[in-house]
Amino acid sequence: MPTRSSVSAGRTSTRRAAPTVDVVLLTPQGRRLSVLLQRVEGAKSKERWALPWEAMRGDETIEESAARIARDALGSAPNLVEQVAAYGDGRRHPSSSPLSIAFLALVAAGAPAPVGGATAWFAIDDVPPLAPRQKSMLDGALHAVRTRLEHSPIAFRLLPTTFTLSDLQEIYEILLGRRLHKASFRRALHAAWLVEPTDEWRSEGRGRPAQLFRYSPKKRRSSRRGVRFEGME
Amino acid sequence: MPTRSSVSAGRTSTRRAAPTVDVVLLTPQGRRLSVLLQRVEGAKSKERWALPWEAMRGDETIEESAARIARDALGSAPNLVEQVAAYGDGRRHPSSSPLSIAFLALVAAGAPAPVGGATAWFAIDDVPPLAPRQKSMLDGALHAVRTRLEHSPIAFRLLPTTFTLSDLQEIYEILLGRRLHKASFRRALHAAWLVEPTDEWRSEGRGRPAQLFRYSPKKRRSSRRGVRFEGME
DNA sequence: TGACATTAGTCGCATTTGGTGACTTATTCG
DNA sequence: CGAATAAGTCACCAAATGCGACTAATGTCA
Repeated sequence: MPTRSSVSAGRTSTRRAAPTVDVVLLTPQGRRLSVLLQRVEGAKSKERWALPWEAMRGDETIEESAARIARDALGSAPNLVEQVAAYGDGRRHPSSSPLSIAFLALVAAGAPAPVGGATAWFAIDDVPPLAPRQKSMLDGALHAVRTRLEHSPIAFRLLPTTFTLSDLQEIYEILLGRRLHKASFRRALHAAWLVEPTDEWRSEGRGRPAQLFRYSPKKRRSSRRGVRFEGME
Repeated sequence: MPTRSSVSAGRTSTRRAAPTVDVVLLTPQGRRLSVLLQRVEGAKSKERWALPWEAMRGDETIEESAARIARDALGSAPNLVEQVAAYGDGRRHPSSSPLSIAFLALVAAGAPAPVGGATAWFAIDDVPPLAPRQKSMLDGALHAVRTRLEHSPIAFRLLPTTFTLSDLQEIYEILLGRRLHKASFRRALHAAWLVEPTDEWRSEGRGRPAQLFRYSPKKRRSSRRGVRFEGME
């Protein structure tokens, strides 16, 4: 059997397009999530919109590329950038590259309006047709947000350093795409020791003023659970 | 601002090594998980072992590449192959490529002994030093197994079509790396309607014979839960 | 044969977690 | 003042979970 080095030395000279880095930029708009798309000019294809993407470069890590692509498309830096996955099935992509790495970027509400007519926000359940590979990336990014929300404090990245619990709950509702019960949300939140009250209160006009909190995760509660079998088909 | 096509048309002629596809092959051995490594010959570097990998090809999807690389390293097809993530930070890799896609492959217990001296199984908490990027991939693959176990029936892929509930629990314990309580495990399993009893029983020598079950997921129980805040730092 | 070891499988209870409606509190508006 | 509005809390019930102890069926060995 060949040794490792002979098996994998393959630096074949196949000239192929470099992988692309594609970014799914998401922001809360109204009470829904929206995704940033760019208009594709030129080609006669039916798809007129695409996720921001760019061919991979040699002088950056892919995370740096993703952050830069997001910043360029948006005009300012997003609040969070995380990898979703690599997409290298045969599906079609605006590029000729066989491989794309999808990133997820979250932007706080009230993001600056997209620059010019080449860029626009689309509500998540009303996106125009995309190249199949980019459609997969969008679906994957949404799925990633919703599952990571449970184990990672990404929701807090969409809020200022101090915020009300209603603000926080609203972010969760938008990211999850469903309503949550107020009392249950707060009970779980306090049990997790993730937030700490400040001595400030915010009055939004009508209604009782809300106390401001800050993200301040305490201690570690490694809960050593049993197994769960959820939604397996 | 430049339009989409002018922004991303970049098909720069930078000649760079193709991305690699790396496979983390895992199998239950004894009561632990082991990972398959290949001996690296030649170079004077201190790392003598590596995950199986190969440069990406133009004639396959990355999933196909991963399955083939796993099959070549193992001598037979693994029971499951799934993507973990792309690794494109600057860390060192046996190749000169800046980008690697990591895959996870699971192999049923009793896998054929690795072929020759170039390949060996290592208990996962006793792996030799690896290139930093491959070490990250191994960690990522283990984390992926443990989190996907909850939402995906990957454990069943490591068992024959009929199996005892003790067999199944043992697989879960090995993959999770911790013991589970028998009664709780069975209660949760039955509540999820994932298995169906057959009319066969297996006697392992001593002890009461065990009923054989088959994987047969029924219905869907979309449980509409609230939020959970788990293990956020 | 009968005590014992071994493994499978179940039960019941205490505790925790989670869903939910209704309640109290504090504020603005008219 | 009273209605409207939003924040924050409570109490109750249901479901899920942890866990020890029990029963059941088999082989082993004196």
